[in-house]
Amino acid sequence: MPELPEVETTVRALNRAIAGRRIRSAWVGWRRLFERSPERRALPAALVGRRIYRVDRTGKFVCFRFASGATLALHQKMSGRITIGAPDQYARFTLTLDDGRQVVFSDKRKFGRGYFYRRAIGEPLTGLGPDAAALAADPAAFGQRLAARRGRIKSVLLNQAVVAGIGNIYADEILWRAKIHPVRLASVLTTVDHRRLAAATRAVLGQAMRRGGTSFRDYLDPNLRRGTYWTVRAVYQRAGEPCRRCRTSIQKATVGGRGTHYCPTCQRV
DNA sequence: TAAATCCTGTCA
DNA sequence: TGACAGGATTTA
Repeated sequence: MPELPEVETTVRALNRAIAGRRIRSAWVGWRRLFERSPERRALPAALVGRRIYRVDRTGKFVCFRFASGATLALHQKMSGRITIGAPDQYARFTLTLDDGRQVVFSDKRKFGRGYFYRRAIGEPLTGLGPDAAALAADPAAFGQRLAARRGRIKSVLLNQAVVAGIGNIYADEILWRAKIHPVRLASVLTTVDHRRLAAATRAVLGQAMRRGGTSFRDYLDPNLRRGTYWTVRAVYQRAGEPCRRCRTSIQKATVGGRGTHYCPTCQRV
Protein backbone atom coordinates (compact mmCIF):
# COMPACT_ATOMS: atom_id res chain seq x y z
CA MET A 1 0.00 0.00 0.00
CA PRO A 2 2.15 2.87 1.10
CA GLU A 3 4.94 4.12 -1.12
CA LEU A 4 7.71 6.54 -0.28
CA PRO A 5 5.51 9.60 0.39
CA GLU A 6 3.13 7.67 2.64
CA VAL A 7 5.96 5.97 4.53
CA GLU A 8 7.79 9.28 4.91
CA THR A 9 4.62 10.88 6.26
CA THR A 10 4.21 7.97 8.64
CA VAL A 11 7.74 8.04 10.04
CA ARG A 12 7.76 11.80 10.50
CA ALA A 13 4.55 11.61 12.51
CA LEU A 14 5.75 8.60 14.49
CA ASN A 15 9.08 10.19 15.25
CA ARG A 16 7.40 13.37 16.48
CA ALA A 17 5.00 11.37 18.60
CA ILE A 18 7.10 8.64 20.18
CA ALA A 19 10.85 9.36 19.94
CA GLY A 20 12.34 8.91 23.39
CA ARG A 21 9.62 6.60 24.67
CA ARG A 22 10.39 3.20 26.14
CA ILE A 23 8.53 0.00 25.19
CA ARG A 24 6.63 -1.32 28.18
CA SER A 25 5.18 -4.36 26.43
CA ALA A 26 4.78 -5.83 22.97
CA TRP A 27 2.17 -8.13 21.48
CA VAL A 28 2.25 -10.25 18.33
CA GLY A 29 -1.24 -11.32 17.27
CA TRP A 30 -0.18 -13.04 14.08
CA ARG A 31 3.04 -15.07 14.26
CA ARG A 32 3.75 -15.03 10.55
CA LEU A 33 4.35 -11.29 10.71
CA PHE A 34 7.89 -12.07 11.89
CA GLU A 35 8.32 -15.42 10.11
CA ARG A 36 11.34 -14.20 8.13
CA SER A 37 12.87 -12.12 10.87
CA PRO A 38 16.17 -12.73 12.61
CA GLU A 39 15.62 -13.33 16.34
CA ARG A 40 12.00 -14.29 15.70
CA ARG A 41 11.97 -16.77 18.58
CA ALA A 42 12.98 -14.00 20.97
CA LEU A 43 10.08 -11.80 19.91
CA PRO A 44 8.23 -9.94 21.13
CA ALA A 45 10.06 -10.12 24.48
CA ALA A 46 13.31 -8.83 22.95
CA LEU A 47 11.62 -5.48 22.34
CA VAL A 48 10.47 -4.89 25.90
CA GLY A 49 12.37 -2.25 27.84
CA ARG A 50 14.05 -0.75 24.79
CA ARG A 51 13.99 2.98 24.24
CA ILE A 52 12.99 4.21 20.77
CA TYR A 53 15.39 7.01 20.05
CA ARG A 54 14.22 7.64 16.48
CA VAL A 55 11.78 6.45 13.81
CA ASP A 56 12.92 6.72 10.22
CA ARG A 57 12.61 5.02 6.87
CA THR A 58 14.66 2.78 4.57
CA GLY A 59 12.84 2.55 1.26
CA LYS A 60 9.31 1.55 2.24
CA PHE A 61 10.39 0.04 5.57
CA VAL A 62 9.44 1.90 8.74
CA CYS A 63 12.40 1.58 11.12
CA PHE A 64 12.30 1.98 14.90
CA ARG A 65 15.86 2.62 16.08
CA PHE A 66 17.13 1.47 19.48
CA ALA A 67 20.43 1.73 21.30
CA SER A 68 23.43 -0.44 20.25
CA GLY A 69 22.31 -0.56 16.64
CA ALA A 70 19.13 -2.57 17.19
CA THR A 71 16.32 -1.94 14.70
CA LEU A 72 12.73 -3.03 14.27
CA ALA A 73 11.66 -2.71 10.62
CA LEU A 74 8.04 -2.98 9.50
CA HIS A 75 6.88 -3.26 5.90
CA GLN A 76 3.23 -2.40 5.36
CA LYS A 77 2.96 -4.01 1.91
CA MET A 78 -0.54 -3.48 0.47
CA SER A 79 -2.83 -2.90 3.42
CA GLY A 80 -0.64 -2.27 6.45
CA ARG A 81 -1.25 0.74 8.62
CA ILE A 82 0.70 2.03 11.61
CA THR A 83 -1.30 4.17 13.99
CA ILE A 84 -1.13 5.49 17.52
CA GLY A 85 -4.23 4.60 19.47
CA ALA A 86 -6.46 1.64 20.10
CA PRO A 87 -6.04 -1.66 18.20
CA ASP A 88 -8.72 -2.38 15.59
CA GLN A 89 -9.97 -5.73 14.32
CA TYR A 90 -6.96 -6.04 11.97
CA ALA A 91 -4.30 -5.36 14.60
CA ARG A 92 -1.42 -7.83 14.14
CA PHE A 93 1.22 -6.27 16.35
CA THR A 94 1.27 -3.64 19.07
CA LEU A 95 3.82 -1.80 21.15
CA THR A 96 2.64 -0.35 24.42
CA LEU A 97 4.80 2.59 25.45
CA ASP A 98 5.84 3.76 28.90
CA ASP A 99 3.26 6.56 28.74
CA GLY A 100 0.48 4.08 28.05
CA ARG A 101 -0.02 4.90 24.37
CA GLN A 102 -0.06 2.10 21.82
CA VAL A 103 1.60 1.86 18.43
CA VAL A 104 -0.61 -0.46 16.38
CA PHE A 105 0.34 -2.29 13.20
CA SER A 106 -2.91 -3.24 11.46
CA ASP A 107 -2.95 -5.22 8.27
CA LYS A 108 -6.10 -6.45 6.57
CA ARG A 109 -4.42 -8.62 3.98
CA LYS A 110 -1.60 -10.02 6.13
CA PHE A 111 1.04 -9.23 3.52
CA GLY A 112 2.99 -7.05 5.93
CA ARG A 113 6.22 -8.31 7.50
CA GLY A 114 8.41 -7.32 10.40
CA TYR A 115 12.16 -7.75 11.00
CA PHE A 116 14.12 -7.30 14.18
CA TYR A 117 17.89 -6.85 14.08
CA ARG A 118 19.73 -6.93 17.39
CA ARG A 119 22.80 -5.22 15.97
CA ALA A 120 23.54 -4.80 12.28
CA ILE A 121 20.85 -4.48 9.60
CA GLY A 122 20.55 -7.42 7.21
CA GLU A 123 18.24 -8.61 4.45
CA PRO A 124 15.84 -7.57 3.15
CA LEU A 125 16.83 -3.98 3.96
CA THR A 126 20.36 -4.41 2.67
CA GLY A 127 19.08 -5.45 -0.76
CA LEU A 128 17.55 -2.07 -1.51
CA GLY A 129 18.87 0.37 -4.08
CA PRO A 130 19.41 4.06 -3.34
CA ASP A 131 16.41 5.99 -2.08
CA ALA A 132 14.31 7.45 -4.89
CA ALA A 133 14.11 10.93 -3.40
CA ALA A 134 17.90 11.17 -3.06
CA LEU A 135 18.79 9.47 -6.34
CA ALA A 136 16.51 11.76 -8.34
CA ALA A 137 18.64 14.71 -7.28
CA ASP A 138 21.39 13.29 -9.51
CA PRO A 139 19.92 12.69 -12.99
CA ALA A 140 23.11 11.14 -14.36
CA ALA A 141 23.36 8.62 -11.54
CA PHE A 142 19.64 7.90 -11.80
CA GLY A 143 19.96 7.35 -15.54
CA GLN A 144 22.96 5.11 -15.14
CA ARG A 145 21.13 2.78 -12.77
CA LEU A 146 18.10 2.57 -15.05
CA ALA A 147 20.15 2.05 -18.20
CA ALA A 148 21.87 -0.99 -16.66
CA ARG A 149 18.57 -2.87 -16.45
CA ARG A 150 16.74 -4.90 -19.01
CA GLY A 151 12.98 -4.64 -19.06
CA ARG A 152 10.31 -2.00 -19.28
CA ILE A 153 10.83 1.30 -17.53
CA LYS A 154 7.73 0.89 -15.39
CA SER A 155 8.91 -2.47 -14.04
CA VAL A 156 12.42 -1.13 -13.49
CA LEU A 157 11.07 1.80 -11.47
CA LEU A 158 9.11 -0.66 -9.31
CA ASN A 159 12.20 -2.78 -8.65
CA GLN A 160 13.33 -1.82 -5.14
CA ALA A 161 16.84 -3.14 -5.79
CA VAL A 162 17.24 -0.51 -8.52
CA VAL A 163 15.70 2.43 -6.71
CA ALA A 164 13.86 2.27 -3.39
CA GLY A 165 10.51 3.81 -2.61
CA ILE A 166 8.56 4.02 -5.85
CA GLY A 167 5.35 1.98 -6.08
CA ASN A 168 2.49 1.60 -8.50
CA ILE A 169 0.79 4.97 -8.09
CA TYR A 170 3.90 7.11 -8.31
CA ALA A 171 5.50 5.07 -11.10
CA ASP A 172 2.51 5.93 -13.29
CA GLU A 173 2.48 9.56 -12.16
CA ILE A 174 6.22 9.99 -12.74
CA LEU A 175 6.12 8.44 -16.23
CA TRP A 176 3.22 10.67 -17.25
CA ARG A 177 5.03 13.76 -16.04
CA ALA A 178 8.23 12.68 -17.83
CA LYS A 179 6.24 11.87 -21.00
CA ILE A 180 7.62 8.35 -21.20
CA HIS A 181 5.51 5.32 -22.10
CA PRO A 182 5.50 2.67 -19.36
CA VAL A 183 6.49 -0.17 -21.70
CA ARG A 184 9.51 1.58 -23.18
CA LEU A 185 12.71 -0.38 -22.50
CA ALA A 186 14.77 1.22 -19.73
CA SER A 187 17.93 0.59 -21.73
CA VAL A 188 16.88 2.84 -24.63
CA LEU A 189 16.20 5.98 -22.59
CA THR A 190 18.25 9.02 -23.63
CA THR A 191 20.06 11.55 -21.47
CA VAL A 192 17.12 13.89 -22.00
CA ASP A 193 14.76 11.17 -20.79
CA HIS A 194 16.92 10.66 -17.70
CA ARG A 195 16.75 14.37 -16.92
CA ARG A 196 12.98 14.41 -17.38
CA LEU A 197 12.55 11.28 -15.30
CA ALA A 198 14.67 12.65 -12.47
CA ALA A 199 12.82 15.96 -12.51
CA ALA A 200 9.45 14.20 -12.63
CA THR A 201 10.43 11.96 -9.73
CA ARG A 202 11.44 14.94 -7.60
CA ALA A 203 8.27 16.84 -8.50
CA VAL A 204 5.83 13.97 -7.97
CA LEU A 205 7.35 12.64 -4.76
CA GLY A 206 7.79 16.16 -3.43
CA GLN A 207 4.20 17.13 -4.10
CA ALA A 208 2.95 13.85 -2.66
CA MET A 209 4.97 14.31 0.52
CA ARG A 210 3.67 17.86 0.94
CA ARG A 211 0.17 16.44 0.60
CA GLY A 212 0.77 13.64 3.10
CA GLY A 213 0.59 10.91 0.43
CA THR A 214 -2.41 9.29 -1.22
CA SER A 215 -5.42 7.78 0.55
CA PHE A 216 -7.74 6.03 -1.81
CA ARG A 217 -8.27 2.79 0.05
CA ASP A 218 -6.49 1.86 3.25
CA TYR A 219 -3.80 4.39 3.92
CA LEU A 220 -4.01 6.65 6.97
CA ASP A 221 -1.13 8.30 8.78
CA PRO A 222 -0.38 7.49 12.45
CA ASN A 223 -2.86 10.13 13.54
CA LEU A 224 -5.55 8.66 11.26
CA ARG A 225 -5.28 11.49 8.74
CA ARG A 226 -5.71 10.99 5.01
CA GLY A 227 -3.24 12.11 2.34
CA THR A 228 -4.57 14.41 -0.39
CA TYR A 229 -2.41 13.60 -3.41
CA TRP A 230 -5.43 11.75 -4.82
CA THR A 231 -7.09 15.00 -5.83
CA VAL A 232 -4.17 16.16 -7.98
CA ARG A 233 -3.08 12.84 -9.52
CA ALA A 234 -2.69 12.87 -13.28
CA VAL A 235 -3.28 9.28 -14.37
CA TYR A 236 -3.57 6.67 -11.61
CA GLN A 237 -7.14 5.30 -11.56
CA ARG A 238 -8.21 7.93 -14.11
CA ALA A 239 -8.87 5.58 -17.05
CA GLY A 240 -11.38 7.15 -19.43
CA GLU A 241 -10.87 10.61 -17.98
CA PRO A 242 -9.14 13.36 -19.99
CA CYS A 243 -5.37 13.83 -19.83
CA ARG A 244 -4.55 16.99 -17.91
CA ARG A 245 -2.21 18.09 -20.72
CA CYS A 246 -3.92 17.11 -23.96
CA ARG A 247 -7.44 15.90 -23.06
CA THR A 248 -6.86 12.46 -24.61
CA SER A 249 -8.65 9.72 -22.69
CA ILE A 250 -6.33 8.08 -20.13
CA GLN A 251 -5.75 4.40 -20.90
CA LYS A 252 -5.33 1.46 -18.57
CA ALA A 253 -3.20 -1.61 -19.34
CA THR A 254 -1.33 -4.30 -17.46
CA VAL A 255 2.45 -3.97 -17.32
CA GLY A 256 4.50 -6.42 -15.32
CA GLY A 257 1.29 -7.68 -13.75
CA ARG A 258 0.35 -4.25 -12.39
CA GLY A 259 -2.47 -1.95 -13.43
CA THR A 260 -0.85 0.84 -15.44
CA HIS A 261 -2.35 4.17 -16.44
CA TYR A 262 -0.99 6.48 -19.11
CA CYS A 263 -1.79 8.99 -21.83
CA PRO A 264 -1.35 7.38 -25.27
CA THR A 265 -0.75 10.79 -26.83
CA CYS A 266 1.71 12.35 -24.38
CA GLN A 267 3.59 9.14 -23.62
CA ARG A 268 5.23 7.43 -26.59
CA VAL A 269 6.97 4.07 -26.65
C1' DT B 1 9.13 -11.87 -18.14
C1' DA B 2 4.76 -13.68 -16.94
C1' DA B 3 1.97 -15.97 -13.75
C1' DA B 4 1.11 -17.73 -9.33
C1' DT B 5 1.31 -16.87 -4.53
C1' DC B 6 0.67 -14.80 -0.01
C1' DC B 7 -4.38 -12.77 2.21
C1' DT B 8 -8.84 -10.23 2.81
C1' DG B 9 -12.05 -6.87 1.50
C1' DT B 10 -14.69 -4.08 -1.71
C1' DC B 11 -17.00 -2.86 -5.64
C1' DA B 12 -19.21 -3.46 -10.31
C1' DT C 1 -19.51 -13.87 -8.70
C1' DG C 2 -15.45 -12.16 -10.55
C1' DA C 3 -12.09 -8.59 -10.92
C1' DC C 4 -9.07 -5.96 -8.66
C1' DA C 5 -6.31 -3.66 -4.90
C1' DG C 6 -0.21 1.85 -2.59
C1' DG C 7 3.91 -5.08 -2.64
C1' DA C 8 7.27 -8.33 -3.46
C1' DT C 9 8.95 -13.03 -3.85
C1' DT C 10 8.88 -17.47 -5.95
C1' DT C 11 8.16 -20.47 -9.72
C1' DA C 12 7.58 -21.75 -14.49
